[in-house]
Order: sequence, then structure tokens, then C-alpha cells
Amino acid sequence: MDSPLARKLGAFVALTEKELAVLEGFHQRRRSFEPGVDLVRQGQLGQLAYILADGWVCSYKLLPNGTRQIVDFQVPGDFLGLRSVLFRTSDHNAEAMTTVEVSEVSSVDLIDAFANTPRLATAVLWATSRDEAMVVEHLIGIGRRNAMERTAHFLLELGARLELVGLGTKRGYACPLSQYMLADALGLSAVHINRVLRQLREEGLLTFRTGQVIFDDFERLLKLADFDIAYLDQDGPLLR
Amino acid sequence: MDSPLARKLGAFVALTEKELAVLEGFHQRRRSFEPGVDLVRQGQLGQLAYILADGWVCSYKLLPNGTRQIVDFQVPGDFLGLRSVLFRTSDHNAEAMTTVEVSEVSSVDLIDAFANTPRLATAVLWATSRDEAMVVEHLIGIGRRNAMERTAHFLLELGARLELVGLGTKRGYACPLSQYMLADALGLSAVHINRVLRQLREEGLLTFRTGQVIFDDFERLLKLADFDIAYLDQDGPLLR
DNA sequence: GTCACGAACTGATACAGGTCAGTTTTCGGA
DNA sequence: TCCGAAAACTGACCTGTATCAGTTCGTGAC
Repeated sequence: MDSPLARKLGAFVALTEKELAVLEGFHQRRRSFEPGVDLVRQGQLGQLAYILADGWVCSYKLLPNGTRQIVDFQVPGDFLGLRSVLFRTSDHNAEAMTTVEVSEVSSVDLIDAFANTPRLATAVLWATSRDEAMVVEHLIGIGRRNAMERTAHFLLELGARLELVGLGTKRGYACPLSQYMLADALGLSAVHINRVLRQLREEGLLTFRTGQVIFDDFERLLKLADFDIAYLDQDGPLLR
Repeated sequence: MDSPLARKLGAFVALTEKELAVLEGFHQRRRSFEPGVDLVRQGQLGQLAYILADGWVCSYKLLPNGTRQIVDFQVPGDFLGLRSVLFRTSDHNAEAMTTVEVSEVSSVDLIDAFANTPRLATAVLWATSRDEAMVVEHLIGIGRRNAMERTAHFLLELGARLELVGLGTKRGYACPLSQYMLADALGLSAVHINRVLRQLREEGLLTFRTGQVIFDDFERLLKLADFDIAYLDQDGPLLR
């Protein structure tokens, strides 16, 4: 049985037995967290990193003006708080959205793995770059797309990521986000998100119901959002 | 003589002679580009990566609605197009803003370096995470800060980065950005940027003139922008 | 010295999205 | 089956920023 992490990294590097074994070794120290609990806290020193095995997590930052901005969502197979380990203090928060299962990883685990299986270093660098690409796409959306394009793009991207780990299709996916969370992710107000979702529904593009996203017209949605999966879709490992 | 890259990575990993030599080896294939030329192009296959040795570069994305969003600026010591090497096709553009000097790096160079000097893998992962942290901070600004806070935060961050490589101080720095570029970076219109800069000037906070940023009241600016340098400031290497 | 051209700057007006102040729906628990 | 709380939803009104359509400034070329 491959872990979601092995499955994700395997899309970039054709993993050997030895490399798979090292990844397996990352899953020694298991922990679980209840919904609403912070796994990573802004300003915390000596923060731990985790690999998400099951559940959803969101990374966010709180601003002094009382608002928050959600930066990214983590789904199974994603790292969590990797930046907080590499920096002295954590620059963001990460909150469990559902009950989550994680494996604890220390910086020592990572550095050892890099020394023994250097191709894993490249794979982790790739995964980090992929995270960065998602943040960049998110930035583009907030900077230059209007509320409707932005919302559509965001929900499409989430779908594409879930498809990679076997949790979604082109018809839709299960999604534990509330409209408030969507608003904090997209830099909009919850009121406006509600209106945008209604418009998307009325135009037959997508339906967002508690716990469920349904793509009513996938093709038209792709066009509206100018969505391109190039940066998520590896189409077979680059490194063999 | 340390290269800007060695100087930057040295802030995170205390580099050995061997590691410094490997970094030196990255600077074999030198190239230079004139202002306005694209070093990296969206959609390009088999894109090369570079290390910036001198000059300024900006990474941006073009949208089908005719607008552009600048994602990040690269200053000496920064990687350029690393994501484009790890992915099959480039997901962004990078344009020379001044005359720039770069060294070409292939994915093979990197993978070899990781195999021979695994601590460099950790250092490059750190540098990539630092880039991601900057994109995240940029995202926060566009999502939840108003035009004035956003502009102040951006110009402060640029100053902090330049200080790290010896190109700026708390009094100000040389900056080749036009108001149009600032607008594309901050997700605002050039007209509005102009008004915001006037307001910042009239309130005695900062002066933005062609080629020069002057912090008139650094402390008050930090407060307005809620600026925190934690994620840029390493305060001595973590890995010895 | 004046021409030309891009960058900086300006006032008037439009509109996307925010804010306020609710009502309605949903759903788990007693 | 009723209750309470959170999430979803709504209309009225407000505001920050965009857009349009210019003018002014600065600088290098001739």
C-alpha cells in the first residue's frame, strides 16, 4: 500500500524500493488532531513538521486588522509546516478542518533522507515548488481575476489536486469548506461569496453545497476561469 | 570572493570548502540579457534555470483579459526559473528589468550537486521555501491589505531583501521600478498607485522617485504596514 | 533650444465588492 | 419534536479602487 505522499512524489520521480522504504520510515510517529485545532502556530519556535495522511488542513495568517487570509489547503500527501522547520519561527498557522491523521517529521529525518537517497531531495524540492506554484496561481487570482473567475478557478484547482490523490473527479468532489472559509481564501467577504455561488449555480456552471462541489458544466467552467492544469499534471515521472 | 548565492545560502547553512566549490561550479556558463528581454517564457518546454548574478528581474504572468500580475522580483543571488526546470513546461515569464548577468544551471547540475553535497539540497530547499514565504506575504497583502498598507509593505520587504545582499539600508535603496510595474505587482491600477504614493509622501512616510526609494519615517512605516522581517532574517546559520 | 516620447500626475465618474442588519435553513442533541 | 447554534442567504446602502481622458514633467536626440 502506497501512502498518499509516495503516490504524489511518484508522479515526479520513479521511486526505487529503497526510496519507498525511506518514505515509509517517515510514518513512524503518528498523531491525530480534532477539527479546529492548530497544528502550526504563527510565531512559534521549534515547530514540528507533519505529513498529512488523512483529512483536510488549511494554512492561514491572521492580520492585526482582525481579518484572516487563508493561503493554502493541505490534502492527504501534503507536507505541513515544512517552512516552519526550515525557518526558526513559524510564519503562519495551520488548522485542522476535519479530524486529521498526520505523521511527525523532524528536520533531522529529512536531512538524513537527503543524504542517503539524494533523489528524494529532488522529489521534495519538486513538491515544494508545486506548492509554490499553487500559491502563485492563488496570488494571480486575487490580484487580477474578478470574484466569479476567482471562485471558479479556485474550486477547479482544488478538484484537480484531489483527483491526483484519488479523491475527486471531473464531476465533483467532497469538500468540507464553509462559505466563510472560501471567503477568507479568496480575499472576499462571505456575503459576496454567497452571491457569487448563487450566480454560478443559476448559470448552470457549478453547485456548491455543504460538503459537496458539483461541476455542472466542466468545460464552460474551465473557460470562464482560464484554468490550466499544466503545473499540477506531470503526465508520468520526469526522473526515471 | 563569495557570490551573492553563496552569501544567501550561507545565512542558512554554514558552507564547507567543498560545498562552496560546488556552488562556484554553478557559475560556468555565463550569459547576459538586455532590459525588457524575457529569460523565461510561459508555456515553454525544456526551459533553462539561472542564478542571477547582477541586475533585477521580475516574474509575472499574463492573463487572457490583457492584464498582468507580477509575482515576484529577483535580485542578485536568487534562482530564476527553477520551477520551470522541475515542471515540464514553464508556468510563468521572467523579464530582465535592467541589464542582467546570469549563470545557467541545468537540472542535471542540481541533481549531481544534491548527490555529492546533500546539505546543499537542504540549503536549496530553504531558499525555495524562502521564496514561497515571500509569495505568501505578497498574497496576504493583495488579499487583505488596503492599497496604502500594501504598497508600504511591499517597498519595505524589497528593502529588507536588498539589505541582506548589501544593496540597501533603513534609509532607502536604488529601485528601477516604474509606477506601472508597481501597479502590476500590487494588483492595483497605475492611476491609483500614483495617488497612494502621493499620500505616502504627503504624510512624510516614504518618497518614491524614479530609481530611488527613501524611507522618510521607517518606524511609522513598519507600523502602518505591519511589517515583520522574521521570515527573511536568519540571524546566523541553522545548520552548522 | 526645441522636439518627441514615455513616465508621472490629475479630476470626474462608474462600479465591484464591502458593510450592516437582519431572516431563513440546516442539523445535531436533549 | 423541539431547541439552539451555526451556516446560508438577503436587500439596502456605502466606499475603495478602476476607468477614462486627458495634462504636465523630465530627459535624451538632434
